[in-house]
Amino acid sequence: MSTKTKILDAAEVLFADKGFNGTSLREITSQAEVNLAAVNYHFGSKKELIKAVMSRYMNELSPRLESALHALCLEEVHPTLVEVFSAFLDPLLHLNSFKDNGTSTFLQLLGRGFTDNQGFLRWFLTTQYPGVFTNFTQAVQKAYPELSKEEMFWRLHFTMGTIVFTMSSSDALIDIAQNDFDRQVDIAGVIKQVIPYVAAGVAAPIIR
Amino acid sequence: MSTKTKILDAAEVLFADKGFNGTSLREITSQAEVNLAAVNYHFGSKKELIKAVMSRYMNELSPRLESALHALCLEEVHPTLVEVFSAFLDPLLHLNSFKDNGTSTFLQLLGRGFTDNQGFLRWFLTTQYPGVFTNFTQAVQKAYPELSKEEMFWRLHFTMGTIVFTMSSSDALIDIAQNDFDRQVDIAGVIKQVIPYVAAGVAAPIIR
DNA sequence: CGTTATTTTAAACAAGCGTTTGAATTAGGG
DNA sequence: CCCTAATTCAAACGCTTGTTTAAAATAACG
Repeated sequence: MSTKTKILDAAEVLFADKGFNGTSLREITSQAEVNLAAVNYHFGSKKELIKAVMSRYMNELSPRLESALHALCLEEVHPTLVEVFSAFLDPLLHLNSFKDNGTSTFLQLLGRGFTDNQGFLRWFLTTQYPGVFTNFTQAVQKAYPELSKEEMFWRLHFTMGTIVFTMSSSDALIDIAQNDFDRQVDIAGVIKQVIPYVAAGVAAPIIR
Repeated sequence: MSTKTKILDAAEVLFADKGFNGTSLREITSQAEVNLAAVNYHFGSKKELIKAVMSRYMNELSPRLESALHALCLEEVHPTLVEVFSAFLDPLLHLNSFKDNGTSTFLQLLGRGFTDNQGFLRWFLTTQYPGVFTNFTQAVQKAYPELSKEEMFWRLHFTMGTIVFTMSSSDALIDIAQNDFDRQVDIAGVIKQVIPYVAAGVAAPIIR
């Protein structure tokens, strides 16, 4: 395995677990069993490494996500919100065949990215992968046309918060759930729990 | 004003803005115009300072919140979920008379606390202020008795994610909203937008 | 006032950080 | 094989971090 890949593999796990600020290059390189200087040699800087970690996932996810949302809009004039959010399920779970625990890791990284580093990753994602956002808002627009642009803006951010926050601490939450309720839970189960929640949230009656 | 208060006032703003890990003691003490060593002298360590910042807010909030939820359960046998979440509004907004931008600052701190520091603040809050959680889950239980404990567990965490994530980046979101929609928005407006969302989310039909 | 306790101060500490350097090693193409 | 380019490596760089020290200044009190 190439040095670059070894670094990316080690970095994504540590980033997901302890955040970008909370993970040092020395932790990453010793976990990856490569020299400390390798990060700056292959990626230039820690910030570029963070982008590379996210890009590897986004390049895998975004085409599948865009085509899933696109297909839904073609085959149904009025998709339900549950259908819209369910369109995320397969592309997200595909990350598990792309990498072990890929879905969970990616969603945790996403959560970190929106809170660490005063949100530079939010900028990176919205500018580098705008297609995901536009396809998504279009699908929601078709599912719930009465929603104004402003209300949709807020509800989509609420939804992102729900997903991202839950997933960034999903390991701890799954542990608690397994102990308290004596039930086997995995990341797919959490996603299936969250879909009706966010669908109902976005579909909430408008109070004016 | 006492040195302790000057430190707390400076720390909470910086913590809310840049996170706990992202704020150094030197930033805090120079903002507060006190000596660097004052933090360790008055609080013992940075971690204890973080706890003190949170406690100052929690001690102001939690009795009002608990009594508001308690009162709601007394006066109504079957409160609606909107009523339950609306019970948070007054106690939260009261923080604005406690301190300038108190509501926004506190909610941002809460958001930071659940993602920074591998969630030690989650432990601190749940162990030091358990009454808030039990009162809240009891109120939700009365509003939606069909919900199993496990489903409630997840939906409450989804809700916390929605609130906490939104508020931790509320400044950025409010800026975007003001530019894109040419509307005056403040923290109370965001809270009023989020209440129907989370109420509908928690009330979502159960899929089994 | 004088003495004791409390608080403030400047300076230094050890440790960790991201990054850079230049030499050593490995790989590739003529 | 040889020369060149690419990669790895140990070491150090300069800087920031939280914390500690011991002296100086201030406050409290009999």
